[in-house]
Parts: sequence; C-alpha cells; structure tokens
Amino acid sequence: MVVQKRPARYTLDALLEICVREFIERGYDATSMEDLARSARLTKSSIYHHVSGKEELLRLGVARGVDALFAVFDEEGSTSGRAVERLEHVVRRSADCLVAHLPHVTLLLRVRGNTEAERWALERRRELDRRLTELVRAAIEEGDLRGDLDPRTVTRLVFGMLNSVTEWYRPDGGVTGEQLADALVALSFDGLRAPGRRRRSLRS
Amino acid sequence: MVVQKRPARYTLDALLEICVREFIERGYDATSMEDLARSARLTKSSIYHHVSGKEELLRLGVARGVDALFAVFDEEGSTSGRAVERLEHVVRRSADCLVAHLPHVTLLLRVRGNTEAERWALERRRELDRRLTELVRAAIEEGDLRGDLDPRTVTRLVFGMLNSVTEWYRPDGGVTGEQLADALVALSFDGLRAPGRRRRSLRS
DNA sequence: TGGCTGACCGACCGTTCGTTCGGGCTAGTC
DNA sequence: GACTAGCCCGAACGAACGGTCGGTCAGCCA
Repeated sequence: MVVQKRPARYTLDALLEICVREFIERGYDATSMEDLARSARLTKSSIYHHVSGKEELLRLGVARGVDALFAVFDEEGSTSGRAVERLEHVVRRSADCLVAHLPHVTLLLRVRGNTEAERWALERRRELDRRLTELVRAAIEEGDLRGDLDPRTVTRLVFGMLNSVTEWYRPDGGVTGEQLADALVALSFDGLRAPGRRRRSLRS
Repeated sequence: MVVQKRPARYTLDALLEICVREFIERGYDATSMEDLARSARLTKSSIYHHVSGKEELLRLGVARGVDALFAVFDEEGSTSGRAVERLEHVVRRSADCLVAHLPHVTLLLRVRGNTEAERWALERRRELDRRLTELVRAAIEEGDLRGDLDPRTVTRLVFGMLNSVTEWYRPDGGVTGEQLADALVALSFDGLRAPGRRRRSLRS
C-alpha cells in the first residue's frame, strides 16, 4: 500500500499546468528548466522527481490537447445526420473545446516537429484535418455547401480560423465561449456580409 | 569608391533567405548558428561578417514581413471607397501579399516577444489589427456587414483565417495565389453555405 | 608585382543548457 | 523513538550555445 509520507507541493497535473503556461508564453525551446523551476517555486532537480525531463512535459501537454480535440469527433453529433450538420457540430464543439482546454490546445498548435513527441502531435493534427476535409467534401456533395470552392482549401481556412482562436482568446476578455462559438459558426457558414446583400458566386 | 575584391558567395538578402527558411522550419530558438552555417555552407564565424548576430537575422526577416503587410493598407483601394470595399481589398491583397512574401510573413507571425525585435514586431501586428478592426466597425455602421457579431471578435477571426495561410500554403501545392485570395474573400464575406440555404441571423 | 581589402575560416571563449547524483527533511508506520 | 518512503534540494556534470579573435586567401589597383 502506498502512503503519502510528506504532503507533496505538486500533483503532476498541477505542475504540468504551470509548465504548459510557461511553454506558451516564451515558446518551448526558449523556456529553460530554470524558468519552469522559478515559476513553480521549486528547484530544477525537483522537477525531475515528477517527470523524466523537459520533453515529457511537452508530451503530456500536447497529448491533453490531442485528446480533447479528438473527443469532439467522437461525439454523437459528429457522426450522425447530414454532413453539413455534422460539420457545424464539429466547428461549434471544437470552439468550445478550444476554450475549455485553451493552454493544452495552444501548445499543441505550436509544435514544429523537433522532437518525437512533436512529430506524433503533428501526425494527429493531420488526422483531424483529414476527417474535417472529408466532412466538407460530403457536405458539398449533398448540396448543402457551395461547390465553387476547393474542399481542401476551405477546410484549411476554416480550421485555420478555428485554431487562430488560441492566438488571442482570453477567458476574461469579455467574450464567452458560447459567443465565440456562435461567431465562428456564423462566419464559417454565412460570412460577414449583411443579409440581403450577399453575392451569389465568385467574381461578381 | 567601394570595389568588390573577391566575389562574395552571399549578398545579405540571399543569406537572409536561407536563415529565415531555417528559422521557420525549426523555430527561431531551436535553430543554432551552426544550423544556419551548415545550411548556407559557411562557417559560423563567416555569418558574423554579414550580420551582427542571430537576433539581427530575425529582425531583418520580420521587418520585411511587416513592411509587406503595411504596404497593403497604404494602397489606393484600402483608403477610399465604402468601408466594405476597402475591407475586401485589404483581405484580398493581404492574401496576395502573404503568398508573395510567405517566408517573411510566416516568420513575423511566429514571434513570441522574447527579444526587442520580436516585441517591436508584435506592436506592429497590433497596429494592423487595430486598422482592420476599424474597417470592420465602419462597414457594420454603413450597413454592409451584419451587425449581430462583435467587430473585434470577427476581425480577429478573419485575421486568424488570413494568417493561418502561412501554416499550410505552399506555392507548388496546386493552388494559385489568386484562387486562395478568392476563397478567402468568398468565405469571409459569404460563408460556406450554398446560395439559397443561408440563414438570416444567429441562433436559427 | 606587391600591398591592400573584403570574404571567409578554425580554434576557442564564457555562459547556459538539460540532466544527474547524493543527501536531507518530514510525516506516517511499527 | 527508530525506521522508511516520498519529496525536495545544492552542487556539479558534459554538451551545446552564441559570439570573438587572429589569421588566410583571392582578386583588384597602383
């Protein structure tokens, strides 16, 4: 039986939270173990009691982001119904998810593939991209989305708009997660233009 | 009179091009001077003959990105006409500009504020954001854009979609700059939905 | 032809990096 | 009250970092 001998100052999750925040602020490579230790009010060596090293902190962080995003695609609303409705569900719920797990998703979207953990994360992101592209293609075929745009391009643009949220959204910034999701869905599907002034096609 | 004694292997611009490419691939902090030297087929010390150090390479790179983006806002089409038309012009031309100066703009959008040069770049980006927000606000007031969305939020979303292009666009990927700009404008203003199936407002 | 200069290189500097190691402290067990 | 496991620390490691220094070499001009 495992007993707590001395009250630990940190659970793994609590420490991870701090480290992820630091990684986001300065970037993973620019953040030293000293920085992490200072921010956590521990010494460098104490961190190694909780994790095997710097890279594991990154791995744990991005994995949480990956899990959160993939969960959206497994929801009921993402798997049944017309493609356009599944797409809307994915966009809306991804926004929710992004707000709910902002630090981890932000970290996930910043990886550049320098380590094994990062390359794994990039592959998972590509898989998400594939699934979303498939959704867009299906919705076009079902006639619910305009057919004059390349599915792959618009997928990346919509995904890009979605992901850009990590660059500026702050929970205390006066915009709720719901408002954000609304704006995202509205923009993606109906655009900026005032109703009644919409164009019918490209190159008016 | 300055004379070329020995044919230089690199002009500053040519060397910068290589270094910017490396910075983008691995990230600025993860790229060592050795990496740059290897990629340029020079020695570390030779690079110091062209620039004062690593940070100057970053500074020169992001400055080119900043200049390119700001030029768009100074164009005729960005300063006269209805706000909605100026906005469309800015979006379209920003896309062009992003494609034309992909490496420099990519680098610009990756800075995190660790150095003086990066903080300057961030401030310039904020200025662009302000100008775009003002354009959106004006277009809403003139009745050309829907008024049920927060100007600041949609600005950041449209800007985010625009900027996300640096994450995936490749000139040799089969999509021309014009096609990309078309898709961006179409998506921003009229959305994904097929004509005739559009919703009138939020929360249908 | 020989000196001058711009372009480049090899060796090395001090610093900081991520990581390791041995030991100390503390709270619960026997 | 001795013992032990869990948590944490100080000191130090080799490696890699950005940057410096003195010098070499090629080509132009006098």
